[in-house]
Amino acid sequence: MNLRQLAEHLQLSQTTVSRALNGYPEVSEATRQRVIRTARELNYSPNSRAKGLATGRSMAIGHVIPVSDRHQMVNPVFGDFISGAGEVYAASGYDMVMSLVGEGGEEDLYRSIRARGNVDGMVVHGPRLDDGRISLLNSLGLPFVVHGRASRIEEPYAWVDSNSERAFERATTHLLDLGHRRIALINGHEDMDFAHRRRLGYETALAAHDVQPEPARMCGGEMTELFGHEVALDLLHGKDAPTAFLVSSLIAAIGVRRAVQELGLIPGRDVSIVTHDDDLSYMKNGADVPIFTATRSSVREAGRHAAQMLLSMIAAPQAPRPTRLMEAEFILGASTGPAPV
Amino acid sequence: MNLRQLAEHLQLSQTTVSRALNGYPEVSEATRQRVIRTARELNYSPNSRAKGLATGRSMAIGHVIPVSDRHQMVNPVFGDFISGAGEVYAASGYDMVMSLVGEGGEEDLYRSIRARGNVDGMVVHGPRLDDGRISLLNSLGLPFVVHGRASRIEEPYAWVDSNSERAFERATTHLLDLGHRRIALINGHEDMDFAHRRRLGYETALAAHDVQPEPARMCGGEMTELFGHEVALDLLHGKDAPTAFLVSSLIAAIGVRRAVQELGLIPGRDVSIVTHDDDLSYMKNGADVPIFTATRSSVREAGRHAAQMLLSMIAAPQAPRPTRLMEAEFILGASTGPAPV
DNA sequence: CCGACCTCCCAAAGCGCTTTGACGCAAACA
DNA sequence: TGTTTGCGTCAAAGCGCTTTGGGAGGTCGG
Repeated sequence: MNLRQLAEHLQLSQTTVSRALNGYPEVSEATRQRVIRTARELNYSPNSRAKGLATGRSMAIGHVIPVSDRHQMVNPVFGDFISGAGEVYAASGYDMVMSLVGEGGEEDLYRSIRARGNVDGMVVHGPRLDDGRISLLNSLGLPFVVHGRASRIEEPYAWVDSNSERAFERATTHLLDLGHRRIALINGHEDMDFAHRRRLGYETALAAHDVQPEPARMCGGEMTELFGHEVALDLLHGKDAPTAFLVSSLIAAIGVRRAVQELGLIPGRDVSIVTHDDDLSYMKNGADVPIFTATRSSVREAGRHAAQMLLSMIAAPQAPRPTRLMEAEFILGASTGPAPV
Repeated sequence: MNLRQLAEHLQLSQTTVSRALNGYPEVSEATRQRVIRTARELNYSPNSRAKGLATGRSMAIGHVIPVSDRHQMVNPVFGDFISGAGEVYAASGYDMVMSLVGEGGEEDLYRSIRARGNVDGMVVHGPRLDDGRISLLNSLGLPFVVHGRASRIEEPYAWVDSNSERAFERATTHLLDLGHRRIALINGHEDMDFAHRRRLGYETALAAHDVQPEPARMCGGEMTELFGHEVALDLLHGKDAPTAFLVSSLIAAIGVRRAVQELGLIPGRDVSIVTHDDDLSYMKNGADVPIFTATRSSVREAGRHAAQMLLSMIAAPQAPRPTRLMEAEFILGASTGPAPV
């Protein structure tokens, strides 16, 4: 069933049918209703390729997901992010198109997406400190929103981020106030911008308490349960073992907890753990009583914001690039306590 | 840069350029090379909407993701599944388009996707026991592959699934062999087909050992950490507390472990835990020594298979519907031991 | 030397939609 | 009665590509 057939069926021209369905004023209300009703009955939806070709818009948003070659892994926050974004897209009639790309292939992929014209805008995931994608995308002239920021990029771009620096400064201060001095930082890869910012927040808080940051107690890696476990075990076995851990993801924090428990220690008493919590739907940080003391910022919410910003940029391309900084909540849970004496 | 401009630039007709780029034999090798080189230099990629309109194919695969209204959650295995599938799509030049849909809206969404024609095939996620989507999609005549199966559906359809029944039968048998008789089953929602099959496997093994299945020890729900924790705590507090847990997801199993430990019990000694393990990239079941005794089946692998099957169906629409049953490995880990006496 | 046959290329139609410019017709006005 | 106005509708062009049905020019065999 296409427009021509529908028009024939209705004894109208294609123009009129098209106008009726798209809400143009040149068609009488009676005709419009008749058209809409018949279209629904015959289960007509305009072919989106043809529509896109005619309008020059594709009604789709692209998400490029970097897949690390090392671990072949998709960031676990990703599902929640797109669930937030997808909600907004669905409400506005946009599709979401996803491309995976290994390290290195990104530049070509962006160019090709741009040239093929199959999206009206993009969301950039996992920005690094000095991320070349931003100026590339700016030069391509395709609207985009970055989930996160790239610290060393000066040119304007739209982003949604949570205030990592502030969150980790507060979390560290909390541990310092509890008397902890040997605080380990288990962070994402240091070239990821969020990890960099979190470390800055951590160091700021240490400096404010005249505590010297100790490189041996700071590490970065893929935020898996295994990584948290392995690193925590190493540190706890070493000399001057930390009395507290600051962890960048709930999943890694679970690994840390496992390590702590394996050594017969009790989290919140012998060793304190604070984690960042992305508020993932399948991995909530407890119900009424939080499991971990945490800095919480919903990644689903970030997805919603990113999508809304992108759609508004598409609607008004000349407007200045929107940005949005989300503050994380600080949640007191059962995994922290005074430093053991 | 479009085809016409490229052709003008090359002093050739659009036809020749198109043929050169698409590998048709009617064009000399010299011309072809010249065209390809120039196209690359000028960064030309054919507009995919126009190409799709002309060829009648969209070079995209649709994934419809059901979002439960209750928990607003996207299944955590999803990221790994699409990472496997996306790999295959990328290698074949397909895009992946994703739509979220709340409960109830599915039928309309499928019809609309079909009518708009913006995908060449679909992957169906999260099949239920008697899933109406299958006959709907069959009637729509759009190639599709189901990730999982629908037990009560007789008509033919393509699917990829892991052998849940067999896996859970083996897992239960293992626990029975260790002397456990009060084995709790913490499963997905009972209307999900995989949960149903897993229960059957569990019951089969119990029956073979003349153990009466106890409804109070079987429950279904969203496979979150919290759910595992809550249910396990309840059961352990009740009378005739189970000595072993069989859990449908590693994430829920982590909740079970937390509950066990909260009560001062030791997993693998006081209480045994076996879990199904989807081999998620960010949540591996230990490195050399598995954390949990588990039935393991890679969901990323399933994604790869599903994508390959779908592409082959698109290439040869008349061929019979392929199916693929993956056997789960049984992994012996540290979370199981003889039943306490 | 001529017709047959390749080789290499082209013009134009068509995919299904939107959108421009125009036109028929009734009502309103002079 | 003739002219204007505005409403409702239409025919046709165009979006960027593929593909059909040739056609010019060179090569080859007889």
